[in-house]
Amino acid sequence: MYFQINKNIERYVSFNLDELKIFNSLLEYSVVPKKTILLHEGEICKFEAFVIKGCVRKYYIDTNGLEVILQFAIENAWISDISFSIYEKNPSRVYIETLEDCQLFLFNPESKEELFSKAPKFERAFRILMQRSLAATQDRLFNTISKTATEKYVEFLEQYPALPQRVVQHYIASYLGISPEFLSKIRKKMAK
Amino acid sequence: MYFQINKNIERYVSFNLDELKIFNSLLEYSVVPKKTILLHEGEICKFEAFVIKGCVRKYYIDTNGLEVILQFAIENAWISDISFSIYEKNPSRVYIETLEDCQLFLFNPESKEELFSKAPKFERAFRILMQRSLAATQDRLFNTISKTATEKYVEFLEQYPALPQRVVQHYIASYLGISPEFLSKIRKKMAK
DNA sequence: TTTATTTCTTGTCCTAGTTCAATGCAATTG
DNA sequence: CAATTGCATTGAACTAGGACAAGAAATAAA
Repeated sequence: MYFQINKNIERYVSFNLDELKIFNSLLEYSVVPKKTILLHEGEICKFEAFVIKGCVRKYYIDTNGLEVILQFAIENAWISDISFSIYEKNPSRVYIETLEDCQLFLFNPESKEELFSKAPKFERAFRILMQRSLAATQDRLFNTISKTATEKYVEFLEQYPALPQRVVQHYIASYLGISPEFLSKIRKKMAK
Repeated sequence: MYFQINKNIERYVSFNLDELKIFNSLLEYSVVPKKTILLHEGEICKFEAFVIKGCVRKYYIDTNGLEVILQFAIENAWISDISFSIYEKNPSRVYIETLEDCQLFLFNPESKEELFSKAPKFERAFRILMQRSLAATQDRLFNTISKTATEKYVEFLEQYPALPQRVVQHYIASYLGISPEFLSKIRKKMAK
């Protein structure tokens, strides 16, 4: 049960069995049906979620009432609104919602503090996780500014080859920052 | 000399005098003339820079050879390509360049490790700094996707009211992800 | 299996923003 | 101070992508 998350956390820092045991004891296992909103706009995000099985999206609603998807998280990915919420205690501007029935590990700030005090090496692992998420966001900004809609879609397919079979198409358009109609037209053109 | 950086690092975590002394002893003070490239694409970024005085930009060159500015840093801001370079030892895709004569503190990864081992509380402060930079990047992504060019420019003016007097206008266009001509037209319309 | 609901596609028209000159202006440089 | 270079402005023509509407397909519900 803990195999996936331990493998994930050990990607950049190694831990011994005792350390992993502490880590695992602080995780909350949770089964969540699809279309459950884990975080509403205006709430304070009190968790970081690791996806064991399923698919989750993070999105905000823009000034025109349009949903914009910031992140998809599938198996072995972390998702949270850490940047705004956790340490600064600001209400979040985003929603986090399951798209499929999910098995998750939830990790809350108190547990995180406890982990860091009992096994400080985890500070480093979580700092690296955050750096990776910063890198991913910067990369996405890069693409959003510099690439055409078609290029963005092609890159998306490379990065998430399994997602088109798992989520509806207009969510992908929303992630890419283009209209669903235009994505449809891109696909038509690419099919040739 | 250390007043500004100490005030900055204490924004979210407080330190005693001994801790600050250790921190300050590990910083490298550096005076850099304008138009100096501190980091080239392809290099590994071996510093985090804190701006005491001056103005710095971080940018990449897109596939059409066009410069896109990711960040401006003025007094009391940090700038680095931490996300890609420092811990993962990947070559950077960005350039970091001074736009004015600058006074900087440079902080390198070895010093950072030393700091963390001598005064572990700094781990937390730097984790929060990184979260803030993640939040800022996410915010920028948000704006880039959801706002019109005019809205982006107005927000930019609110966030960096002093910058238009300090950097050439097409750099601002490059930051906003629009063409310099269009920014000029926006300004004309706004002047009315 | 029939109905209802959601999603995807396609076409037409429209607009925000780009590209490409051309011109004037400010700022360096010799 | 003249000359060169870089920068901002303006206009005209163009294009990527959006908005709207209507139909077709697929999914879910009953």
